[in-house]
Amino acid sequence: MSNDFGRALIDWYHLVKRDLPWRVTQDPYCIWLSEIMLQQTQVVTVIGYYNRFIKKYPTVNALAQANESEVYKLWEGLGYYSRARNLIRCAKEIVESYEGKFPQTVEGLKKLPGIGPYTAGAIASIAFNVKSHAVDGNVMRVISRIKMLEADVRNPKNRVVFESEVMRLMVNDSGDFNQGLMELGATICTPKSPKCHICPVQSFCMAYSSETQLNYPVKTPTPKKERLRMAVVILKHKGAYLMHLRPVGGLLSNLWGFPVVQVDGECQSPERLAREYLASDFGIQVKFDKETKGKTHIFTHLIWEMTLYHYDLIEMPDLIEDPEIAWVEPSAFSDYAIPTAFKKLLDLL
DNA sequence: AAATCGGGGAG
DNA sequence: CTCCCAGATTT
Repeated sequence: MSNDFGRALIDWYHLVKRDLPWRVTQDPYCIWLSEIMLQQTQVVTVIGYYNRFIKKYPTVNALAQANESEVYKLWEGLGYYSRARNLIRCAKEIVESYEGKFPQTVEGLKKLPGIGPYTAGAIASIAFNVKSHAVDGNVMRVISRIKMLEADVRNPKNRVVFESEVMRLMVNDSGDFNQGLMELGATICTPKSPKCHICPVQSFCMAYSSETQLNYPVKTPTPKKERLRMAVVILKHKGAYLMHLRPVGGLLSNLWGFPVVQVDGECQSPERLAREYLASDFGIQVKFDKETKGKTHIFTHLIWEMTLYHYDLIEMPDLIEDPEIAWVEPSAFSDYAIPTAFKKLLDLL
């Protein structure tokens, strides 16, 4: 029975699969890069980034020797920027400790930075034909409907439930099987209006037979996003704007942005707050010019409501030596990796 | 176990 | 608007 499921799924996958750039190879470097980019990111978004990336860095050796700021520039706008940081770390580790070759086991792959349980299973099955599960959001939805599983997909500890169900259905052609499950979730077994009438595994689906497919997957409600008022510093001097490289570890790390500071509810003077922030963190003395309307930007777990505070320079400090500070003319914005939250502001300047 | 970390597509 | 996407890491 489970073999029949796998056969039906793979036959369908071979018939309909899209001609994606990372599907023309089994090069583990290409598979790895595509899987990292595809984390929490739709296929249509990834294609352009992937092609530009492979063109500039065709091998893991090329990436290991890359200029890091150029890697961030290629990642600009894709989000989850720690992926880019881990990508570089992983490439260096493979070259330095693995003779430039990817490990061929799930356990070996999982040791590398940026590779978790999903990505390890995906690379192992697609590049090396290891019989490993690769459970992502699509697969949890598909499997929960096929088997009418009540496990809450929001709870990470329930991932093992789906992993063992996948292994029960697994067939020899593990790479195509895993990709078939994901392709099914992306195109047929979709969240809101699944196309059960054309589903290749309809006859295996418990939820379909009881017309309960919309009850799955079980998922607890999403927590509300926090709204933050943010004061953005716009400091223009001789046609160039003050920007800085955001610190590693936090939000939008390793990308360039305008100085920005959170304004809490009791704050009487956001203008003074931003001015003091410039003084303490940048050593820059300024005079307030004006306040203008900014933009709203929505992140995964919070919302920035940005207001622009424009200043004029009183005294120019000696910042020439600081590589994390730059005075950027508008014509040079494209030389810097700037996240979308700040890019939205550029046409307001 | 819970929080953190982007941005865009789809409805 | 909300939900979701080929999730991983940190606390």
